Amino acid sequence: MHPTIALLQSRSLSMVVQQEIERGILSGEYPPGSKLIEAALAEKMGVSRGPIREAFRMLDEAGLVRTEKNRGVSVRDIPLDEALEIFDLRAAMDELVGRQLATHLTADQRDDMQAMVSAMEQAVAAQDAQHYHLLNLQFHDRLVEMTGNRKLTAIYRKLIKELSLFRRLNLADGWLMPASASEHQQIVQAIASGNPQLAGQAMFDHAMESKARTVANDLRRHATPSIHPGTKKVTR
Amino acid sequence: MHPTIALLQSRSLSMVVQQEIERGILSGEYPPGSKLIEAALAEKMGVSRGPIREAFRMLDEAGLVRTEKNRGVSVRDIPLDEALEIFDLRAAMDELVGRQLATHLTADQRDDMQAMVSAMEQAVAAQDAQHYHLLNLQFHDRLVEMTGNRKLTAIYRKLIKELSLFRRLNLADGWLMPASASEHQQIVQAIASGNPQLAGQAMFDHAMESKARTVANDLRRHATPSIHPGTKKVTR
DNA sequence: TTTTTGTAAATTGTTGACAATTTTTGGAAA
DNA sequence: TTTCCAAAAATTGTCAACAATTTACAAAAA
Repeated sequence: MHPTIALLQSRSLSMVVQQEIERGILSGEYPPGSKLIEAALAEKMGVSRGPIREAFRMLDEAGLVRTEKNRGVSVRDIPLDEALEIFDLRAAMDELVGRQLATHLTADQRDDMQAMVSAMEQAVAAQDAQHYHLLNLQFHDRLVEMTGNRKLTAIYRKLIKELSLFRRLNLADGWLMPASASEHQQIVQAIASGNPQLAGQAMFDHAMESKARTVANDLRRHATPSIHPGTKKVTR
Repeated sequence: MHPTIALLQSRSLSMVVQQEIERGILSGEYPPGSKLIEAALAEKMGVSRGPIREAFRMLDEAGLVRTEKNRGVSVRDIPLDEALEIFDLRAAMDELVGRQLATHLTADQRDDMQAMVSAMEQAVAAQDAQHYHLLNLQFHDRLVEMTGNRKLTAIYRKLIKELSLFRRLNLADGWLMPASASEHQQIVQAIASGNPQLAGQAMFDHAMESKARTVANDLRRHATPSIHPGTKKVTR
């Protein structure tokens, strides 16, 4: 039996199961397209199928899995065109974030932002793309959170999770680190300047640059589909 | 094949139940704050509690109900501050809609928009606030749909549903009809002009005007909580 | 009266069983 | 060999029973 389940009875089983499956999806343990089998998950987690099915309904509504009647549930694979749609939407939300922060930023928040940008510049200097990726996610998440708009924050996080299912995103985007980093510095300055229009524009442009980089990445990958050095098989 | 049969072969019970409960919530049959009891709904719909619970998880994730462990599910009551957050978010999304339509609008779409605005002006002339409200919802929904961005459309619709649970919204906003209608005409012209900046601004401003009207409405209502002339009791 | 406490009723949480459907398997026929 | 088809296995859909928890209510204590 999974340890967290026996231990935490404060949350209902379906919620614990939902978090656990979501963790597995986002970590890549259940890659996009893979099928999730109720009985297998139920046994693995030491619960009956009821809570598993309830968790499936939550994950479906959140856009992380896809349900076909009588054919089960599988991890969603985000197609390129949908990823691009999400990028456009995220850009509009980021623009709102920039505008609001420019008008309401506190000194503490300003220092937080600057510290995160510095950490990212260190990661660039160290050529640590993996760490940079994490810091980048954290940077944007914190900025959204700083607006205090909980609905905006919740939807933004949902979009980020869905985007992470766009598999072609994660790989080999090392050389765009410096460009992204300098854009972050620009963002902080624009926000700190207190000019909503400028800050919004900086956030919007950064998001659209990210979109453009993703398209370029995808086109290049599609051109040479044979090379996948670090891919590990999930057969078990 | 009978349509109902075909439906039950494509949609499982939990999805049918989810739609039915959602309809009940949005129609006001289950008002905000009211408790939803599994056994009662199960008997009413002639199914067991399993599908009901699965539908609850979907509705919870969609933000229409709230679940408390061991205490059941109740229709969510959106507080004013959250409604304002949603308005801000919707304004950013509407701005994106305006920009995209300004650059990609077809002649057919332009005619559709103009026809909807004309219908709304007729409703204003006829003092039919109820019909105007429906046309207004349809107008904005169609505009979002016209962008072709499915993710944007899906999230926009979710926000609209949540906003409809902000009960103080629906009542007695008759006198803002003319202002709202003229703004719609402005929006169509801005989009048809092909200027993304202008169209985005028109959409954004309209959304923020709507937010401001809602705040004013709420303050006035809160100041005189006793007067509710046209309100029909939901007690049954 | 007000508060507290204990018991019954109502409600939710979880499970296992059974039915319905899909997928796989192992030949039989071309 | 390849294709087709029926039986078996696997998987999902639904239900009813039971356990755990909360709520309602009435009697006892302050």
